[in-house]
Amino acid sequence: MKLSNQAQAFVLHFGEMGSRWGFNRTVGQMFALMTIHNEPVNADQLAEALKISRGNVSMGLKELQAWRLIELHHQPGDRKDYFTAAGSIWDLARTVFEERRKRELDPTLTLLRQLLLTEPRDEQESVAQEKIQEVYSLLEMLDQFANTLSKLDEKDLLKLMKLGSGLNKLLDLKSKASGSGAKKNSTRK
Amino acid sequence: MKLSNQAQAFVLHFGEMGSRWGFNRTVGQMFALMTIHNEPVNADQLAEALKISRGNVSMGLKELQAWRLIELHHQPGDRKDYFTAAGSIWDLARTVFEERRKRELDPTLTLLRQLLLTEPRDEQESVAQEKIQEVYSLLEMLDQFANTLSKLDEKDLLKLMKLGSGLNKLLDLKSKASGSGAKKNSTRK
DNA sequence: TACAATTTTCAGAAATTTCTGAAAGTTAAG
DNA sequence: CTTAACTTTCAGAAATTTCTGAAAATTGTA
Repeated sequence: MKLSNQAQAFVLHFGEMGSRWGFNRTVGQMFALMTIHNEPVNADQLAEALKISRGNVSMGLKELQAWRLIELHHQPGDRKDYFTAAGSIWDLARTVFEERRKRELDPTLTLLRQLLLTEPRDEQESVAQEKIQEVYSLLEMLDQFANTLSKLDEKDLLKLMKLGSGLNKLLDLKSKASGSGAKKNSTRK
Repeated sequence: MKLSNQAQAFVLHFGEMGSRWGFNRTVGQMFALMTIHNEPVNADQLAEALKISRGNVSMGLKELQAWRLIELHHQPGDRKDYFTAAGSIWDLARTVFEERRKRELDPTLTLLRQLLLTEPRDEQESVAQEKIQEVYSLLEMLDQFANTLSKLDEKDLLKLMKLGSGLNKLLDLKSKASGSGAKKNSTRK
């Protein structure tokens, strides 16, 4: 499989950015390739196009499956495994978002929850405990918010993201017409 | 400077998570330490508490300053540089959010914009071009949205994040009462 | 069952990132 | 200007991550 200059640039860039997005260079490249390529590709094609070893491809595919970013297909009369990006660009973005939330937030929330169980022994620890509580509250809220966003359908998500400065107005509106049973802000120190 | 067990656990965890958040282990630890510690700390204290070399501390401090996450202070009668986390937990979270947007989104937007300038030469390239356009539109919108969120003050941000399923209702409300001059969705393919 | 096609595994090699510590640089004070 | 206190730099060492390729495992077919 030969890549056009454009595809090449796209793939290489996603390789470079890969590490910032949570996977390594070759995994980023594989994912980028499958994203712009419509046809299902097999492991040999990936190895050839990206000039990496067959073993590396195998590991990369495993990782992308763990991220739920690619799907396995079979071509009739061919025993090879073929893969495509799992869904539309929107689907993929959503999946990356959810997986990153899981990997970047959940472990920290778990640890902080645990740290908050022990009583501070002295002044020093008490100050630290307070800070930990603040970090926890913020991350917990962020996590919930991310969860809320994940559940919005494409239409609503689009609407929300396009609001721009309209978001301010809408939030104002909300506080004025606040009869709709939403709880007031309670957990502020 | 001696760390309590709790502080120790917090610091070590942020070291581990560091790489997922965009900095390396020791930078993560240094940041965590300054976040739970109220008093300004100097480089020697950091090196001692984290058991890392003085040179490493110097590099880490430089990086944290590049992220705008720490602030330099001076103690009267002491020539050493002292540092504290730059602002409240909220301020810090906001800064991390903004810096990550800059590092994770901007370079990609720049590249994609450039790729979209060249005309596709054949069918294959045309398909790829379309995908690139889709990725671009989505990331561009995400970037704008992140920008909008960054500009909200703490009160509004809190309000928004606490909405939960109320967000749906608010968005519905919006489409019904849509006389307020918001533009309709236009840039969809 | 046997076999060929294909995928996975994993030990060690290669590449990359991080860290150290000594030397060089900077700065304030006398 | 000189010195001492402090910070930064950076070459090489250490640690970590990624990659290769040959061997092992799996799978479909006959």
